[in-house]
This record gives sequence, structure tokens and C-alpha cells, in this order.
Amino acid sequence: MTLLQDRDARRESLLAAADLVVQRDGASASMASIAAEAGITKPILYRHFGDKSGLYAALAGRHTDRLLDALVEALTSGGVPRVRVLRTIDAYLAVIGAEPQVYRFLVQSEEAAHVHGQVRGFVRRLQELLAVGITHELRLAADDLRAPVWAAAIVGLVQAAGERWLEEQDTDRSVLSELLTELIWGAYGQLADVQAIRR
Amino acid sequence: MTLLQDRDARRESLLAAADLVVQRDGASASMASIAAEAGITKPILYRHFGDKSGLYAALAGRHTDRLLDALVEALTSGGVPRVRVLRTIDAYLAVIGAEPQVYRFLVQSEEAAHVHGQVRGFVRRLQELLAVGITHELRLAADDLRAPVWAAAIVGLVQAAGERWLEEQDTDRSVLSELLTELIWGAYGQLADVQAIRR
DNA sequence: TCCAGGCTGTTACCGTCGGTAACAGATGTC
DNA sequence: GACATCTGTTACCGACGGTAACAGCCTGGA
Repeated sequence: MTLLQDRDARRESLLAAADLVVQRDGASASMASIAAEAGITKPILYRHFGDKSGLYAALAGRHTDRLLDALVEALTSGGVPRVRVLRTIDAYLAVIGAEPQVYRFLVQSEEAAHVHGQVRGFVRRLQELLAVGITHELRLAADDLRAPVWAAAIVGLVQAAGERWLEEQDTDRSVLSELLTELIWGAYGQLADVQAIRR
Repeated sequence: MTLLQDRDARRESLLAAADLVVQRDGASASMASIAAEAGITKPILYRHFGDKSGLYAALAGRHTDRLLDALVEALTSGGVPRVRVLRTIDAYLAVIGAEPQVYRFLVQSEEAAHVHGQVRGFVRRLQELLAVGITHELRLAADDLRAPVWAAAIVGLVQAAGERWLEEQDTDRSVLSELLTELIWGAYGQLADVQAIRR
């Protein structure tokens, strides 16, 4: 029992160290430097996480869970649909604005997670969540392809606009949130008119 | 004179070899293997392109130019705006569908190009082109931030939907083009109602 | 004719990285 | 006390990006 506890606690401390190094060194963080930061040596890291993509997947998992929880809460808490969308977008922008390195790491480690299989990346999970929500909200058939397509599209839209905003920093977050909500809302209305796509 | 010609011809043949290897090995293409494919050794590659990001930038440049030309042509040739948008999206999907590896390479080599500075990535250039077009088409003021935000958003939208389509392959290209056009069109109408954002 | 200088090409190397084998010490168990 | 197991280390491997240093070849001028 205590073995497992020790193991988990250790794993957590390793992840914390890895987090620190990744935020400091970005994508060039090496396994050796992470091990050094944690006060141990490489083989221990490899015993815990298998390989680098395993570590990255574990690292991304925590942040992904946190971020997705925040977004789901913003999206499902009370209010008119439009307000919920606005709140969700604003929450997303708030997070990536507060911790850009973490955001970059998450999006960039998509491929590492993809190699690792199992743990799907943050963008994928967000798309799936949204697709389910859209299917539900619009009472679409489960095999209507509009939901996943639309979900992928909207995630890409917000992500690209957010990325641009991170680099340019040329307007207030609230203004951008409003603008994006407005755009999505317009497209949203259009969606009902398009014929169903069945797979 | 012939020296420069030789140099350029050689450069072209090196790029062709690099192209081949990148399409074969993907992101794991090494400088040594590219050199081997070209029938020479590494230092020659480095004399021509400086470093790996230089080679990648040169390699991306050709494809980027080709793809952007195709898109600009689809977008600016005659017809009602909606048709032009449809044609452009369809052209984009056609290209990424025909050469997925090339597309992945372009999007992924964004960072390499970013490090290299100078040569902006394909997504960036597309966003800028589109922003100019939008500003022109809607007669927006040059400092209206809606144009670049909108441009980034739409590029992200189409890109994300396209990427999903590449992986799932669950519908016809023409159907997806229509759906995306419809969505963008709905948002497009909304755009006029939103207040101008000045920087 | 010879020789200096530049170009083209090579080999052989460096440092770093991801990943692993093999060994050393502690700890608990029969 | 012998044995197995877990934790930790050092020391290595192969591959990579990148470079120094050297070898041959062509060209032009005395």
C-alpha cells in the first residue's frame, strides 16, 4: 500500500519538476535536465514514464483535465446559450492568456500524445466534448456528421483567433470574446438550415 | 554567370531530393539521409542552406507559394462572393487531400520558419492575404481589428475542419466544402453588425 | 611551365539527445 | 544468514545536427 502511495507521490513530484523545466525551457527541455531538476537521474524518469512521450502525455494530462473542467463548467452552468458560449470562450482566452507556455505545450504535445496513442490530445478531447454538446443541444441524430465537423471548426476558430491574440495582444480579452461569440452565433443560426449529413 | 546557374540548379536538385525524403520519412527526415538521397554529403547541404531550419524554410517556401497562388486565384477569379469562397475552400481541401504529407509538413514547419524569422509560415501568409481581402471587400478602415481577427478565425476554422476530414475521411470533399461555406457565410453576415474595433 | 588561390567535395570529429544495460546498495522475508 | 526485490547510480549506445580540416581540381597570371 505505502509502496503505491510512495510511487504516486514520487510521480507527482517528478511531474512537478518536469512542469517547471518545460515552462522554463519550452520545447527544448531534455530528459536529463528534468531529472536534474527533480534531483535524480534519467533511468528513474524512464522507469516511471516509459519514454519521453509518456512523460509528456502525463504532463499534458493534468493541464488538459484542469482546462477542460473549467471549459465544461463555463459551458454547462446556467444562462442563455449565447451567454454560456461567451463565458466559455472568455474562460479559454483567460487561461491561455495567463499561461501561454502551458498552452503552447499542450497544443504542441498533440503529436507526442498521438504517438503514444491512448491519451488523446487536448484539442481532440475538446472537439469531442463539443460535438456531443452540439448533438444534444440541437437534437441532431447521433450519426449526423454536422456535429463533429462543426465542433472541429469552432475549436479551430477560437484556437486560431486566440493564438493570434497571444502574439499581437492588440485588444482586450473581453472585446475579442464578444467578437468571436458574435461570429460563432451567426454561423450557429446558419447551421439549422443546412441539410443533415449522415455517415 | 554559369556559376550562379550551376548553384541554383544544384540548389533545386537538393530541394527535390529533400522533398522526396520528407514525403517518405515525414518529420524524422534527417540531414544525412537527405544528403544521401541527393548523392552527396552533409556539409554541402549546410553550405547551401545554413542549417536545418534554413533547408526547411526553403522547402516550405516552394509549396507555400504554389498553394497560396492556387488559393488566391480561386478567391479572386470571377463570380459571386459566396461562390468564390466555396471554390477557395474546395481548392484548399483538394490540395491537402491530394498531398497530406506536404500539408502536414507545411503546418508543422511553422515553428522552424518562425525560428528562422524572415520566411513567415504558410498559415501566417494566408491570414494576412485574407485580412487584406476582407478589409477591401467590406470597405473596413485599415486599422479595424475585425479584419485580421476574422481572417485568423476563418483560416483556423477551415484548417481544423480539414485536418479532421483528413483523419476521418467520413464524407465527400464537396459536401464538406459546402458545409464550411455555409457556416462561414452565416458568420460573415453577422460581421457587419459588430461594432468596429480600432487598435 | 609552374604555382597560388579559390571552389567542391570528402572524412572525421564534437556535443547533445533519447534510451538502456549493468551494476551497487538498501530492505524485507523465509 | 541467504535470497530476492526495489531503488538508485554510472557508463554506455546509436543517431542526430553541425563543423573543422583536409584533399583534389580548375583557373589565371608570371
